[in-house]
Amino acid sequence: MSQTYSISELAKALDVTPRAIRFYEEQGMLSPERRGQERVYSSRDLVALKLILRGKRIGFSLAECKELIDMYDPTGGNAKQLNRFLEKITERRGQLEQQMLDIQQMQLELDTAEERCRAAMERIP
Amino acid sequence: MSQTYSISELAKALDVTPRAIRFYEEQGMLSPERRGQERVYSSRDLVALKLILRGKRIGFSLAECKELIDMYDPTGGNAKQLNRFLEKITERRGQLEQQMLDIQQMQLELDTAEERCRAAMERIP
DNA sequence: CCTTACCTTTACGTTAACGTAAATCTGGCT
DNA sequence: AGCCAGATTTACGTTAACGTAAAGGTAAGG
Repeated sequence: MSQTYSISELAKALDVTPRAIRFYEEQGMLSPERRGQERVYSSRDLVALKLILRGKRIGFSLAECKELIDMYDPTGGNAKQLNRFLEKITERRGQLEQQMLDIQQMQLELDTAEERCRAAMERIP
Repeated sequence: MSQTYSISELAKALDVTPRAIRFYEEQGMLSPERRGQERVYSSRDLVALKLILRGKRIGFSLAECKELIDMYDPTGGNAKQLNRFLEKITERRGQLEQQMLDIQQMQLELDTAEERCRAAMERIP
């Protein structure tokens, strides 16, 4: 049988609060098992949570993260929904491309910022 | 003399609302001239605003964007502040690197999502 | 002079994404 | 049995980033 986690284990492992994890579940992004009252998380949940955090790091809203999670298992979607998925995928690809460009531009700006900073230090010493 | 813009011109050009632009000023990220009562934006403001929007697209908070803007002209900082700037620059570089990795990972996930989606469509036809 | 089209300030409202606190319930240890 | 650590639900609080609405100033056109 595969790995399972308590909420605090999962929280510690990925450095989030239990509250946040419960909140993500409330938003329909996680659906852990229950052993009595307690939540039991599988490696599938772990993956989903990682995806959420990764999304957040690049500025995705939770709603956007949820979209991605929902697309993770498209079995049980009709043709129309599947096409909708493909559209969304294409759209997201475009956004990611733009973000790449933005990051590269930011890196260039950091370069010039650093240069100016060092130049300013020359004039003080 | 160089280009200037009214608030609505600037807003239209960069596709933001005047309200947002005023808000950014309130937060100390823009400081347009005034012609009487009216705000007059220079190309410098245009650049700053572009930086803000670029930052937002990759998930920066306005406070983070402000940091970048403040570092844009380090003349008039003492040695301590300048060192602080250099630290922040290094830190941001790290974040940008991480974001790059996150984006690449997302792209891979979109790839598999698309595949599964197409596979699911095969089974429906 | 009146309207129209912008501009302004001020102030309150809204949404997302949790934080925080209180009350309760459990399993295991001593 | 009693206690503690960690789990749960419920509910209210908080912050960021604006949106929205009201009330008013101003310059150009008819």
